Amino acid sequence: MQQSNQSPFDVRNRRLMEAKSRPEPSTSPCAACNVRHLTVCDALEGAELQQLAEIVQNVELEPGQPLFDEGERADFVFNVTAGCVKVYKLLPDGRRQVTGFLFAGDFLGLANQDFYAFSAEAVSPATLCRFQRGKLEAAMERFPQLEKRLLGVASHELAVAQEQMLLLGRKTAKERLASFLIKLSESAERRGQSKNPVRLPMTRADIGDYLGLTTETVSRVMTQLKGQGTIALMPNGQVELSDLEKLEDLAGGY
Amino acid sequence: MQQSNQSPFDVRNRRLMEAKSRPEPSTSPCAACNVRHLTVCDALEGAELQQLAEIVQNVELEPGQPLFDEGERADFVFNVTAGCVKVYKLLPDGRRQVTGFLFAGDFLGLANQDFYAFSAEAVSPATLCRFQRGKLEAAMERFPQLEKRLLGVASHELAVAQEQMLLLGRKTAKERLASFLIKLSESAERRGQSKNPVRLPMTRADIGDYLGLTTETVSRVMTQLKGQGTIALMPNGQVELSDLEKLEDLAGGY
DNA sequence: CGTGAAGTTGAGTATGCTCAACGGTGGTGG
DNA sequence: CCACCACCGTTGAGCATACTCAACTTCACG
Repeated sequence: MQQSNQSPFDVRNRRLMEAKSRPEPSTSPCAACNVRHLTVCDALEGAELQQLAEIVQNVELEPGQPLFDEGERADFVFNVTAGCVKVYKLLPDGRRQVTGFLFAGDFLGLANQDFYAFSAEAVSPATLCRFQRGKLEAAMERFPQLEKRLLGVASHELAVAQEQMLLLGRKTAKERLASFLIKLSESAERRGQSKNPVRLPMTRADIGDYLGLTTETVSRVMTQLKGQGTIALMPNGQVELSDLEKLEDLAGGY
Repeated sequence: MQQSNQSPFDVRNRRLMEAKSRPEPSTSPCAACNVRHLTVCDALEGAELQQLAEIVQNVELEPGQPLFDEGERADFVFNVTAGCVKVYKLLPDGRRQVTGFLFAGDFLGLANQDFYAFSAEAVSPATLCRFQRGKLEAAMERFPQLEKRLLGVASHELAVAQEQMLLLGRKTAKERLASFLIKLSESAERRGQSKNPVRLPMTRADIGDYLGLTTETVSRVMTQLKGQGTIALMPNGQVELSDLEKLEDLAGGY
């Protein structure tokens, strides 16, 4: 049985209290939002954005601070506006599966049921927009294009999830790492950040829990990739993808 | 590297041509549909169902017959009305990950992009309702509750996918099998079929490709579970869950 | 029956895990 | 200001789980 990359005395014990939150000022901040083009909010414009701004609250998280836990009432949905958030599920004995890393523009909290099906926690300092579920649903009634956009987001997430299943079920450790680095690089590029070198804001343990590996294996494979000149490890968790073609070969077609 | 449970000369070579399809008679067959309560179509009623019936076509598949392949233009979406369909992704070297088994009532074909992100193929004789994507989207304009229902389906699928990631990334072979049998049993019950014994319409190879294991491992673990009296193998691919509590323990909390 | 696919079992092995030690780094408090 | 400590990352040795390859049995179907 593989352990989870989780220390017994976990950051979750450091939950500081409620996440800080404050109402937005009344001039439409959504209209001024500099990551809107990445988000579901981009479905709206002008006066609609004004209305959206009225139901949004801002949330700031420190690294390791939980946003919500699996099983809690799903009262809110979120949009990441900066930083990195991980979502994960736990087994009773502590084994962990990170099901995604979310960055600026990513939507978070879709839940069919009344309860979150997963936990969410900041990886790096992060800011999010928070919507009361009921209010967002009301907004979706008024603005059908918002609902349509959300369906698009959900469909996309589904395709991503299927690819991750392929990775977890059928790829080797090296293939998993290669796929991960490439995806992360592409994702950074979409957000207008450095594609190469790419920054890894999460720990080896987080990466392991995302890829279905242990920290040790992640570390070893990194060393291996470094040794063959495919990547180079740089300060601040940056990774240079020195031989992207090689890396794409290793990733096994994805 | 783990192989895929795929024989070189594959059933896909047996694609018979186009799947049989014929228009529905004009009396609303959707109103008479006996699995409607399981489907997205349940969002509609009366005259709306009549309109739906006008854009639906019936598809019948033999075991092993493909419905569509990854990368094809995603012109249709489907609803399974009977039988079992598997959806899967392939790596270039043939390794396969089955991302889901679909049964009566299950919706199929959500695709954000213009192309299917996965392949779909009948496991047992199956019938499906087929909708031209464009026509269904038009119907969603007219009937917003249909779109809402679809968003609900997508959210649910997402939660299921995350649980499967947990299984693939962090569970042992025995836990995977136990989880699988329980889920399948619950799914059968929802459709009003026998919950125990539960029928496995798919091969060991399919199960392996779904659980990220080889056929041999699936077989061995089955034997093991049988040996400890947790399950019993019966004719026709039926499995009796003799000790459900034990099985749930093994499944590791899910 | 005969045939081919599916399923089971066995022997040996490899990949990635476990347990352990150690080096680096950043933050904290004496 | 420096010492300490916790956390993170890396590396090593040994091991276990699940894989590979192979043979054989069972089953469904013609």
